Amino acid sequence: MKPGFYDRPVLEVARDLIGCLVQHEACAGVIVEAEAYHDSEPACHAFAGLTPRTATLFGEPGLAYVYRSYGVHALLNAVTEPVGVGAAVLIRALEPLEGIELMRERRGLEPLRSLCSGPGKLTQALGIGLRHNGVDLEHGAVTIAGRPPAWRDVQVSVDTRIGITKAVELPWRFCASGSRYLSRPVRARV
DNA sequence: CATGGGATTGACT
DNA sequence: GTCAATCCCATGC
Repeated sequence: MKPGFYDRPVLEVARDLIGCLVQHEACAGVIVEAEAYHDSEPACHAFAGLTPRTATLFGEPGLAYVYRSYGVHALLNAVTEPVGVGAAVLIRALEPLEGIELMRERRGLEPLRSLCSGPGKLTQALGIGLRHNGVDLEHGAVTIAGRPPAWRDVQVSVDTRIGITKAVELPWRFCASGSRYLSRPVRARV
């Protein structure tokens, strides 16, 4: 990504990440769904302030924040905004691109559409875990690269976030319009 | 030190 | 549609 890409308002970064490429070892996929979280609103882990758990969230933009959800799933986020601001983009769904056979082995012979159609599914499919918390998304084991040519002009739909109990009304979910690889369909469109 | 909740998924009715 | 699994860590006693 270009220098300073993550050092911007989290809503801009979340929208711009749609169509970008997530890679880990031999597996890669295109981001088709992402959500923004910011320490100014209570759905964000950083809302409670700086703790050992959320330290990465307040750290350098461009780091990966990986945390365990419901005691079971690892969720991948990209840290944004300057150091001291707790904000990140949750990667919620990918369109599988490379290493699909390996993804199927890890997830157990899934149809292509459901291989990475959820934040916990895609980390399992790509082999991403808590050990990746804090890695550099530019040069680390897990990387995010710019949009492939076919995704240069992707249309982005906006919706409310999923699976949260606070600040549910904020339209901070971004999806590639018409994608068949989303975790859930888009309700509203902008 | 004990407790409870969560940015989910998959299996079941 | 409902519901359990399962663990990190924030919070409170």
